[in-house]
Amino acid sequence: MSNPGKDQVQCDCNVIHEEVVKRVRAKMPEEETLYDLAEFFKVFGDSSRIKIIWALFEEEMCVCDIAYLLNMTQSAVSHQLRVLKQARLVKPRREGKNMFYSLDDEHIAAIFKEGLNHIAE
Amino acid sequence: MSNPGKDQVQCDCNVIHEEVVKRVRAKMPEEETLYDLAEFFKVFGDSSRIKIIWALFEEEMCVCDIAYLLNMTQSAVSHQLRVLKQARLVKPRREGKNMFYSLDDEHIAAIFKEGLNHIAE
DNA sequence: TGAACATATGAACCTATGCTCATATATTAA
DNA sequence: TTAATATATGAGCATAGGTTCATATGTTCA
Repeated sequence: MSNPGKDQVQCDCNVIHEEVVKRVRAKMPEEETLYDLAEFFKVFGDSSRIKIIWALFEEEMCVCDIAYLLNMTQSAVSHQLRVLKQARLVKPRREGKNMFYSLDDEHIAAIFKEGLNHIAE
Repeated sequence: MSNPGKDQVQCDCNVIHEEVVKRVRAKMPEEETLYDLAEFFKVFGDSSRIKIIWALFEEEMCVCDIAYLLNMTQSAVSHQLRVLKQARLVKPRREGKNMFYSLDDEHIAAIFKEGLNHIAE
């Protein structure tokens, strides 16, 4: 019978509860899923992006409006919108020289609500 | 009548839709709330912490078990547990020489579920 | 076309952060 | 008390990430 953790080399302490580890290991999702989940939440982990998302909760806005509202440079807003766009959280719509951004995800409201519940405690 | 945005100095472009900005500004939460929300999500924005939280979904574990399960050093796990503890997401329980950690928040499951819904799309 | 304006983007800078390493603290057992 | 073990923590390092700056792209209008 092989040691189920024989490929673990970094752990520098003794295993106390082998059975617990085995049970939990069996329930862990794939590495990639956990990585993607972290990447997704990382997008919400910056107050500039949180502000942009919150603003777009109310209504569609162009880049310039967002920059003015949040007291940010046009460039900073544009860079952050790119991050949000790549995470498929906002979508752009061109109207002449303006790009209007709006939310592109129905999960955000629920996630924010749970987050607010936590920090309100 | 004063310009409602006269204190905005960083914006380097012209305001296109003054009314939109005014409406959205009226609906924005306090600066501190948005900052706290970002800080909260930042905790989820790292795959090591995501893994620890997911493991604790299954059952309470001691530091050594977690390190072994996730192939991390005891020190790295301990540092991350401190972050999670400060965010009031996990709570410790001492039993002899071991510290057992368990989840301390009922919102996490709901937040993870929404996050998984998003990345599954 | 060319000028004016809105937005996008690459490079550089600076700060934040996750890890390692060494060591401190805490508990148990001899 | 001393040794052994489990966990916590401060310092330092390396990388990631957010902003600025300069400039490119794209659109409208004369």
